[in-house]
Amino acid sequence: MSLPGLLGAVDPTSDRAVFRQIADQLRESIDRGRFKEGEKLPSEAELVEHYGVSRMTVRNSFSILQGEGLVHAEHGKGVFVRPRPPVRRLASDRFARRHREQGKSAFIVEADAAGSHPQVDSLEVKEEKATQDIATRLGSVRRVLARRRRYLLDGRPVEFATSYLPLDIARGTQIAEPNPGPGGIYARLEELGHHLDHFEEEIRARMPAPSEVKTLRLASGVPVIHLIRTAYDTEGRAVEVCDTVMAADAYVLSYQLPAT
Amino acid sequence: MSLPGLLGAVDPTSDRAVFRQIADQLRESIDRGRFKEGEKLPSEAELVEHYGVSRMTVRNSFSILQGEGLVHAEHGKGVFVRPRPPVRRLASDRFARRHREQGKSAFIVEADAAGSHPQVDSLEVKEEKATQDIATRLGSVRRVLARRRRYLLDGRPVEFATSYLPLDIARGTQIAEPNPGPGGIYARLEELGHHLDHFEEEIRARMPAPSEVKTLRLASGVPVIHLIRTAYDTEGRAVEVCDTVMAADAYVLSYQLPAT
DNA sequence: CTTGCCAACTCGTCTATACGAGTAGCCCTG
DNA sequence: CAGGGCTACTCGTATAGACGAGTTGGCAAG
Repeated sequence: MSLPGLLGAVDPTSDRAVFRQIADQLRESIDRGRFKEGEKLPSEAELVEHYGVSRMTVRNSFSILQGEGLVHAEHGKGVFVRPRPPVRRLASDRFARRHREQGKSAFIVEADAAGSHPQVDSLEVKEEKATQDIATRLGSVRRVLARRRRYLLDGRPVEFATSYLPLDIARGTQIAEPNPGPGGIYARLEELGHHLDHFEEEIRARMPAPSEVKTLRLASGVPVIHLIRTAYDTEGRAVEVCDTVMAADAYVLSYQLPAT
Repeated sequence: MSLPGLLGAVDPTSDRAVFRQIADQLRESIDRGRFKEGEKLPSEAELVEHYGVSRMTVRNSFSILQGEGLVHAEHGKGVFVRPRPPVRRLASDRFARRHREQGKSAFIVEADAAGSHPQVDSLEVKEEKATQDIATRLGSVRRVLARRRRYLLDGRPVEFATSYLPLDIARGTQIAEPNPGPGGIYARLEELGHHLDHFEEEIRARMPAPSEVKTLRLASGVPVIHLIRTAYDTEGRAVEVCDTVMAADAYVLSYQLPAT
């Protein structure tokens, strides 16, 4: 029962609260690799005994580490060091025309290449009223076609995206079908004469709302990356807005910029 | 003492834990604007009385909302709805040559334009051993010149950045001085014959480490954006790596991409 | 009127206890 | 040997109480 000499003692007279000291020691042990990814930390009861503190104090320490995204608790099993999931790299040229020739979507192609099992679900395509923000970005349209879908890698949801298109562009075209066909909606837009000129991407990071925790099955301590992409055609018109929420621990975004 | 009819009751027999139900009600009240930004929530004691639960239960609810970045507690004062701070937009062309002509740094110019009071502190310029990651990015250099600085807006730290440059480029030049002169180090690099060709930026989001919480004075529930920019010259050599950690609630990154 | 103290209110930390519920392994039963 | 159930262990939720420390405003003393 006595813990291997990994953890020291706490100083109750210290300025630093006891539960913070315990969290500090556990964090350091994790950082130094004394507890490895996926490994189980000592149980609450063990730490209670080791440090001579009450259970709430230990739980308080755990909740700090959870908030930092370092560990996660499993009911009935224990508290574990959170493994770093495989990361998906999004390159800034992922929508370049040359990637649009194939039949499969960028997500599927990339995932296959990385050896993961990709999946897309909760497809929903419907017409709806534009929110204020979407309306502004699309240039004052009232109603839009919304295409919603969720992406999964090896069964884990990693991204939830909604594309909004003006009805006068999308209605009655293949864009309004669940399957937009080879090359995705950007290929269809170009076929319809809306030649794409450039994209604008806005990136934010924040903690997820409860609904996002649910759809992305996020562990506590995992932020989301919120990306809003607007596609403009050669006439300067915004033809699509894509609102994407990604599990931050599953993504690295990568941009290549000219130094002009 | 009785609370204005904003909050309902909880169902102790429900599947959903009582402290979650309380958090839900408070969250909804905040979302609906019944508690406004900066406004004080009912005190722990008031909620204890209103819901007929123990204090730890109420504190548990608050800690959920804190983790979501919705509220923050001030010792001796109360729990407040966290105001959304003014946001700094970083455009992808912020390092274009045309922005480099003036004497002042991009940060100062932008902040002045936005009506904020900018500040730069904890300047440190020194030679040091490159970490494995930096060495790889710079093409296997051993030692580097590191330029560290922290940026503040209206007294609030928002960004902490470190630039790494190969010693054979930077040593003995103005780049190794605390003040790199008009146009910043990119201007100096070009004067030295290292004409910049393009930048590569990698973006991640995660919860901050304790040291980052300290230097950026982050409230709990605020993630950081971690941006690593590598600058390449026209010969394809990496001439600088800039590692930046930003308070996520203070930034929106914006990229303009060709549709090519 | 000003100063300084005190009281009341705030959240922060910690203890002790209790019960519930999920998990996993052992052992007994059939 | 297979199955089922018991038990011990895990974390989850909740109560009640205590003391500490930061903040604020009022009141009393100077």
